[in-house]
Amino acid sequence: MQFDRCESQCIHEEAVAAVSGKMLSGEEAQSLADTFKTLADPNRVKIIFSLMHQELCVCDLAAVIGASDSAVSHQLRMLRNQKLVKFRREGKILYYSLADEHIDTLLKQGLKHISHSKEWAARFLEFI
Amino acid sequence: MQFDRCESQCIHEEAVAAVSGKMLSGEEAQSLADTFKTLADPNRVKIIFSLMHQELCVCDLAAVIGASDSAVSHQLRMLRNQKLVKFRREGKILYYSLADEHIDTLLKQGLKHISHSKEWAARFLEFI
DNA sequence: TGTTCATATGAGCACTTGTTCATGTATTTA
DNA sequence: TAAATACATGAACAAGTGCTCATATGAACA
Repeated sequence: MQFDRCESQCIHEEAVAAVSGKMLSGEEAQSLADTFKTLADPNRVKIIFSLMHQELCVCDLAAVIGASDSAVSHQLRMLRNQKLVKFRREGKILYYSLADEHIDTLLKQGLKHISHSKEWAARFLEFI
Repeated sequence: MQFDRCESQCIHEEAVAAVSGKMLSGEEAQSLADTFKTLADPNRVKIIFSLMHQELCVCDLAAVIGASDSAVSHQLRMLRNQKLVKFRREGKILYYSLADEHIDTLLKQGLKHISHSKEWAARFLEFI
C-alpha cells in the first residue's frame, strides 16, 4: 500500500498491513465519530438520560436540564438528525422520546466505562 | 425545586419533578460527555479500531490511519487521559493497546446504532 | 382572521478542537 | 559521551461547537 507516505522508520510492516486491510474508510470512521459526537455534550447527555425515563416535551426538557427552550431545540435537531430521538405531535406540543433501545445501551456502556474510576456511575447502572 | 427559573408555560409538572429527581448532576453529565467526546473524532475512532485488532506503536498507528506521528501522539494523550488505552515500553518503542474490554463494546454499540441506516456497519459487526 | 403559545431556525459570537511546526525528553547505540 | 531514534509537548491558527437573541413557523382558539 502507501507505506512510502509514512515519515517514520520504525514500522512493523506485517502489523501495519494486517490492520490496514481491516481499517474503516474515512467516511465510515466519520460516521462512527458523528454518532459519539452526538453524545459528547453534557446537555445532550441529560436530554437522552431524561428520555430514558419517559417522553417529554421541549419545555419540560428545558426545565429538567436547566437550559433555554431555544438551546434545547437546537440540541434536539442534532439528536433528530443522528436518529437518536423521535417525536410525536399533539396539538402544539411535540413529545420527544428515544428512537430505539440501542441508544439506551450506548449510554449505559458509557456509564460502565466511567464506573471504573467514578463510584457514582455504578449507582446509576443499578436503577436504569 | 426551581420551577420558577423556567421560562415556559407548558410544563407537565409531575413529569418534570419525576425526571428531575433522577437527573445526573452537571459534573456527572460532563464526565459522560467527556467519555463520548473521546470517541468523537474519526482519527481517534481509527486508533481504537486498530487497537481492537492488535497492539501497535505510535508510528504504526500513524501509518495505519494516515496521520502524522505528532497528531497521533496528541490523540493518544487524550485517549490515555480518558483511560481508553494503555501502553508498555520496549526500548524506545511504546506499544499501545486498549485499556479494557468495555471500550471494545462501546465502539461496537456505536456501530450497532449506525447499522440502522448504513449497511457497511453490519459487516464490521460480524468480523470484530 | 388575528392572537397566542410551543417549537424551530438563522445570525453572530465566545469558546473549543485538531492539526502543524518547532522543540524537548528518554532510550539505545556508536 | 555524542548522535540517532521514538515519542511527547507547547504555541499558534483554522475550523467547528453551543449558546443567546431575534425572528419565523405552525397549530389552537377567540
